[in-house]
Amino acid sequence: MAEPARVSSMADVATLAGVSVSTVSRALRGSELVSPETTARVQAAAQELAFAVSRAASSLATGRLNRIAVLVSGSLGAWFNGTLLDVIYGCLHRRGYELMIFRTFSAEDRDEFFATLPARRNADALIVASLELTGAQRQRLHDLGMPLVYVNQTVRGSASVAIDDVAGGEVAARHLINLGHRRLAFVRNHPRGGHNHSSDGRLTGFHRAVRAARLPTSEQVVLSGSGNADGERIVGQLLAQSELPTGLVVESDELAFSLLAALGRVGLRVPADLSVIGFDDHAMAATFGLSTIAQPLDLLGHEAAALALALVDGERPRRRNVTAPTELRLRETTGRPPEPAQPN
Amino acid sequence: MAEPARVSSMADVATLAGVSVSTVSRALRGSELVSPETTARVQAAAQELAFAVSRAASSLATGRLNRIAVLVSGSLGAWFNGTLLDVIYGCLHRRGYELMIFRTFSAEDRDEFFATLPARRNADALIVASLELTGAQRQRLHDLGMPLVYVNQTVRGSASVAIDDVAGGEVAARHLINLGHRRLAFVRNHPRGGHNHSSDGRLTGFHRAVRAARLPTSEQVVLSGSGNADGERIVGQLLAQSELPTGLVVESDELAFSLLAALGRVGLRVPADLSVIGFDDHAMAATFGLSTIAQPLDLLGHEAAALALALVDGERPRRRNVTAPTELRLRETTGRPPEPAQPN
DNA sequence: CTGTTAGCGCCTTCAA
DNA sequence: TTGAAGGCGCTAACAG
Repeated sequence: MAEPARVSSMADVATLAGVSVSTVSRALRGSELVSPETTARVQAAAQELAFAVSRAASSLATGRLNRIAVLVSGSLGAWFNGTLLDVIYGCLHRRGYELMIFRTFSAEDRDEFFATLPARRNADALIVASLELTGAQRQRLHDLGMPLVYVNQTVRGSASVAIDDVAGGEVAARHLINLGHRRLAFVRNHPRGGHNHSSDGRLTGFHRAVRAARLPTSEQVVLSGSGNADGERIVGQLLAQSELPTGLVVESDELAFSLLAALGRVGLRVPADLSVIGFDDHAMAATFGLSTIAQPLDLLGHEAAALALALVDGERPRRRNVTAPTELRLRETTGRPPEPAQPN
Repeated sequence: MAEPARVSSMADVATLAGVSVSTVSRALRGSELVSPETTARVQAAAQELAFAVSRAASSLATGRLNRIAVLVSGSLGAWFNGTLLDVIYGCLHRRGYELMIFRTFSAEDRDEFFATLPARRNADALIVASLELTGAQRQRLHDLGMPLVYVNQTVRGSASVAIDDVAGGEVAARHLINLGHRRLAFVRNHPRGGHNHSSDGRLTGFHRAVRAARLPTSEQVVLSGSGNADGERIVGQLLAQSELPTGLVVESDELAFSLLAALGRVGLRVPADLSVIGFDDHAMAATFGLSTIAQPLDLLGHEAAALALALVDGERPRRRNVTAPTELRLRETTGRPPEPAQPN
C-alpha cells in the first residue's frame, strides 16, 4: 500500500463538524445529551468522510467487545454448523453484536484452543456448539470467567440449550414399531475416534422403544459406518444379516442420504422393502422425501444467542437450561413393513 | 456478573514475572531481543494467569486488525457460503488472522452494509463473495481504501478469483451433445429479483455449445424456477413442452437435486429417459451420483485468502485476477439419449 | 448541552 | 537486553 490513504477518525469528523470529539462520540451513538442540530451536523460530517467507528478503540475504552464467540467442531460448511451459525449471526447482528468463529477439526485444534484461549478477552461470551469436551476442558472454559452457553450438551452450572436425543431416538423407533415393523436396525457413525453424546442418546432412545414394545432384542441390530458417506458399507452389513431388518433408524440425515443412495444401487426399494428414518431434518430431507426427526436449529440458535446476550448484560435468565423439542416429520421413506408382521 | 472477576492483563503478567510490560509484550511475541530465561519466565507467568492478549488493544496500538472480513449473500449454511468460509477460515487461522463475517440476505441488508460500512477500520481487507453489486456499490467498496478481493466476480482494477462460468456451461452442454442429445434444456433459477452473473454465464456457455453444434435453436429451451427447491414447477414446464428435451443442464446442483426428486415422482427415469447434469459439485452430488461441473471451492478460497493477505502485507501479487478451472465430473445421471439421435 | 481530561491495554520509539 | 514514556481512537467522568 504505497499511500496509506489515512482513513478518517472521530477527530476528523469533529474538525469538519466544528465540535469536540466527545460530542461526535455522543452524537454518533444517539445520545440524548446532544442537540438535534449538532447531531445532524455530526452525522453529515461522518457521512461525508465515510467514517466508521473503530470497534477496537471503542472496545478498549468501554471494556465491551460487542462480540460473541462460537466454538464449533467440524467444517463451517457442515449442515449443522452452517445453519446454527446463520441463526446466531442473525440474532447477534440485530443486537449490534459481531460473531466470531472458532473452528476445531482435530484433537490438536482443540488443544490449541485450550492452550491459547483465544476467546478470552476477545469476546463477551462463548457459545460452545455440539462439541465433546473432557472434564478438564469444561473446567477450563468455566474458569475463563466469561459467560458460557452450551448447545446440545448439558453441563452442570452452565447455561445450555439442547434437544432431547433420547426422546427423539425413541420416537423414531416407536413410529416404525407402530407401523408394524418388528426387526429394526439403528445405524450410526463412528467418526474420528471418540464418543458422540448425540449419537449415544439417540441409540439409547432406540433401545428404550424396542424394550417397551417387547420386541426380541436379538433381532434388533446396530450397524455402523465411519463417516457420513459410508452408506455402501452399511448396506453391506445389512445384507450380511441372516434376516433383513425392515426398519432403519439412522443417526443423522446425512448418513441416511448416503444409505438411501446405496440401497437404491443394490435395488432395495424404500419404503416398499425397507423403511428409513433419519434425524435432524437437514435442508435436503424435504427435497428427497426423507422421513426424519426434526431438530429445531432455529430455536437452538435463538435461545443460545439470547442466553449469551442476557448473561453478558448481567441478567439472570429464568431458564438457564433450555430443552428444545424434536418432532417426527413423516415423509416418503417410511411405511408399513413388506410382509405382515408375524406374531412371535 | 456479580464479581467482575478481573481478567489479567500484561501488567499482571509483568508483575508476576518481575519484568516490565514492554518485556512481556516482546517476550510473548517471540522477540529475539529478550533473553531466553526472561522469555521463559514471562511465558510461565502468562500460563499461570491464563493470560490472553487483548486483540483490541493490540490492534489499536499497531493499526493492524489481523482480521479479514468476508461479505456473503444468503445463508451462512448455504453450501457455497459454508464451504468457502470454511476454506478461508483455515487459511486465515493458519496465518494468525481472524475471520469476520458480514451476511446480506436482502437489498435492505446490502443497503445497510453500504450505509454503515462496518468493515471499514474493522478489518484489514475485505473479500466479497458471489454478490451481485451495482456500479455505485463497487465504487464505494473501492473508495473504502482497503484491500479488496472479489470471488466469482471480476471487477476492473480489483483483485479477483473466479471460475469461468461460460466455459463450464459450455462443457456441460457439449458433453450431452457428444452423447447424442439433440434437444436440450437449460434450467435456471430466478431468485429474489435481480441478475445472477454466474447463472447468466452458464447459460451463455450453454448457447455457445448449442450453436457450435448447429442444433436447431428452436428446440433448445430455457426453464426457470424461483428457488432451489422448485423442481416440481420445472418438471411442470418440462412436461408442457411439445417434445421432451432429453438432456437438462441445470444451473446448480441444489436445483438439480430438487429436479431429480421431482422427476422421480412423475416416473421419469434418469438417465434412461432424461439426462441431468448439475453445476458446482455440491457435497451431496457424489452421494446421489449426480453428474456435474465441479467448481474448485478449495482453490477459490485459498486464492482469495492468499490474495487478501498479500495485499494486506503490501505485496503486489503477480496474478491479481485468478481464473480457476471447472471440471466435468461424470456420474450416474447422464448417458445416451433414449432414442437414437435423429439426423435433422 | 458541550468541552476538557483521563485513561482503556498494548506496542514502539528512545534511553540506559 | 531491559525499562520508561508516549500514543493509538475512543468513552466516561467532570466541569462549565
